Amino acid sequence: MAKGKNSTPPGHVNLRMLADHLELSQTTVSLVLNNSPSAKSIPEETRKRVVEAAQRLNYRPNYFARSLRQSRSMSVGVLAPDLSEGYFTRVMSGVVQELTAAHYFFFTACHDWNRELIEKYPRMLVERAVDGFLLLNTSADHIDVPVPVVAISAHSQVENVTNIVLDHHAAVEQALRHLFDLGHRRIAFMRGPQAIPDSDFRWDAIQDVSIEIGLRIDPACVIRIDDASWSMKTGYHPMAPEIGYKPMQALLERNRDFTAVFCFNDIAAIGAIRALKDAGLSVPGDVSVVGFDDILSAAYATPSLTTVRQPLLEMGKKGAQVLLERIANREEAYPAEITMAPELVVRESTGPAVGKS
Amino acid sequence: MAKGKNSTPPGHVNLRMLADHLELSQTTVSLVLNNSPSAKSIPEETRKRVVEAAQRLNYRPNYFARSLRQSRSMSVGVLAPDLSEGYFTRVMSGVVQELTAAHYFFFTACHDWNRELIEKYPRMLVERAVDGFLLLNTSADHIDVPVPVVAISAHSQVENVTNIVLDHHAAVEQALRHLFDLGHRRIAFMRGPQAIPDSDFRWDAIQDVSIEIGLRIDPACVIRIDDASWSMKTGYHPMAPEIGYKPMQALLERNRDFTAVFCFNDIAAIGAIRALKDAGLSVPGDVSVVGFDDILSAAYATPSLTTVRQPLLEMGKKGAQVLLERIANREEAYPAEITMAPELVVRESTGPAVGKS
DNA sequence: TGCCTTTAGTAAATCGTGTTACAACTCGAT
DNA sequence: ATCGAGTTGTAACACGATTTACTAAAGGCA
Repeated sequence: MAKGKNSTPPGHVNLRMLADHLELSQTTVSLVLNNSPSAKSIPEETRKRVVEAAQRLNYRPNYFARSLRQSRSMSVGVLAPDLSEGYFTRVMSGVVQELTAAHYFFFTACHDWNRELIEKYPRMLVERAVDGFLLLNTSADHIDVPVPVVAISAHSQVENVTNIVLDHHAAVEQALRHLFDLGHRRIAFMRGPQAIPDSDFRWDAIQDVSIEIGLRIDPACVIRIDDASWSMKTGYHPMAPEIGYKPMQALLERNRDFTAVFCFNDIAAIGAIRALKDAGLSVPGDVSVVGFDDILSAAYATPSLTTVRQPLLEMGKKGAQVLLERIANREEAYPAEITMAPELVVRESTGPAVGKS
Repeated sequence: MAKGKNSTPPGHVNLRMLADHLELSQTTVSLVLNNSPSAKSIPEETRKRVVEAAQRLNYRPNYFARSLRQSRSMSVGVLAPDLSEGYFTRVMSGVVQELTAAHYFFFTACHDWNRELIEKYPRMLVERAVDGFLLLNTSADHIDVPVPVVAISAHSQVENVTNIVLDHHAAVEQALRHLFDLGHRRIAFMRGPQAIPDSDFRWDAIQDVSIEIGLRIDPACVIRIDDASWSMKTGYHPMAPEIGYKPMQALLERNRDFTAVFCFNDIAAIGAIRALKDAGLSVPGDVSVVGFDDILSAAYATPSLTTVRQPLLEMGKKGAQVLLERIANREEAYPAEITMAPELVVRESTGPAVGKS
């Protein structure tokens, strides 16, 4: 009970104190606690003593010292455009589950589509020695880091990047065939903002599928969500249904000759429905509306939303799994792309096409 | 151009290399780069040489070495129940703005109301030497850490904690007076789940204000959102309007003698509206509905939602500001509570009370 | 006994930075 | 010539864990 020179300060006990206390060297203690292979010669007896003392004195290895030595941090960086509600939250729920199980923490950084930030944040996080990156809805094209990268919902064919993508062809096919079967021939499209990697990719799928099922796309029925309305810089917010309200309003002013509209996501669809109602049209009586994502509110909107479900939670889980795997064995081959399956959820916002010739 | 023993490996240049290159000691370089007070004797000439070389060789001090030495990390921990969409996202938008401006990053941890995790995560993050904690919707009662703590929307009177709270009395007063003025006398209440700190606090305010304005609360008209339906453990999700749908359904089964309902938040209100409609009641024709928070979808719901706006973004900003301030001057006095002002937003979901006696 | 292997450990270097204590050198004043 | 006071720096240690290289003793075997 004599207080030595290094009597435990209430807060913290380090390796040296623990070793002194045990009357062993730091080396031995460290080897035992880390289950190092070179510790095989240490007898069970001693081993037990060490582990018990560490437990009893509540020894916690210093995170920085350890990371400095091993140059790995047990944390990853997550880079997303924003903390938008529909997408980010769902994907991250999956990510969190996997990372937590593996004792990993994560830093979040939001670039808000600012090119400068997209390049700066990864650099800053590399300085903090994150072991890998998870990109959400963000192209890896301009990101150059010395650690594994997994991009969810992006499509850059770049060295070092694994993409987790939805099977857009299947997704679009399900949605359009559903509308087609209901008799819809004049379908409007609300494309996603340019900044989002999925936007063009999905549009390509729409064009392909239209040809396959014999549907003509009228350019006068195609509108696009503005990049600006998606960004927080302008005071807007990607979660505000306003992103869908305004484009629909604009479309209605110049053209009402359509019986259905396929929206880029559920939020936009909710805004579009509101615009249709404000213009005196009923959903699905006059116009059917299909969304994308199947966010949690989709089932509770009025009318409830027919939509293509993205398995966002699973995409997050898968992304995190692949990243952790790649971190664990840095040298091994890794997949360049992993495809996930969509699923059409039919609810109240779609119905038979009205017969206006 | 001769490659010395320590020729720059493409990745990284450290202090020793930089010093060698400059033919100065590490000490000198370090002192200059950190603007240390003891460097006042170093001539401008040398100083400039050092700074320029650091710039040119792209010298980045090693984060771990620096943190090990100074034992601070330039990062904070954020502890929240979940990544729920309405609340978390809005508050964090504000938090991110402030932290980023101060060159701080943050770890996020989700406890999902699990008591064990609520105590474990802070410990783990303290090991990672976070400089402070931000609690969202989480009581600080069982959290004991050696760094500053700021709790947003919590009310624990604990040493070391600053609470950022809404003025609930004012919030409730605005909402109830609005209903009262519309002629409502029989008002139902949907209380928040027990786990959330604000729930009881707001309920107290409701009782106080009711007495003040002469409103009688009928216990038969009071329902409560279930803790379980709020938690992700059960497969539910705090963002699903289901949290409000079910309680309202339950209430309607036993009692329809009310003309308005005041819901714990907007999500629940949207679910409640759906339940009312499914039961054949119109909103606001038969029943008026008031929400809380003013999330982004509130304006686009059908009918759009009358609600009490919480300045969530500002609460996040304020919380982060206070935390950073407290981190910067650890010894100084700090406020125990900071109150923010709510604002009633009147939209379509409330109207005059129907005259059923 | 002499040689080799196994057992049970230890001393010291390393990671990269920050900081304290001190050394050499110049210059002017006494 | 010598004392003191700046000026311009440096050597060496601290932070705390990991890891390499090494030692000292015990046991096995010819």
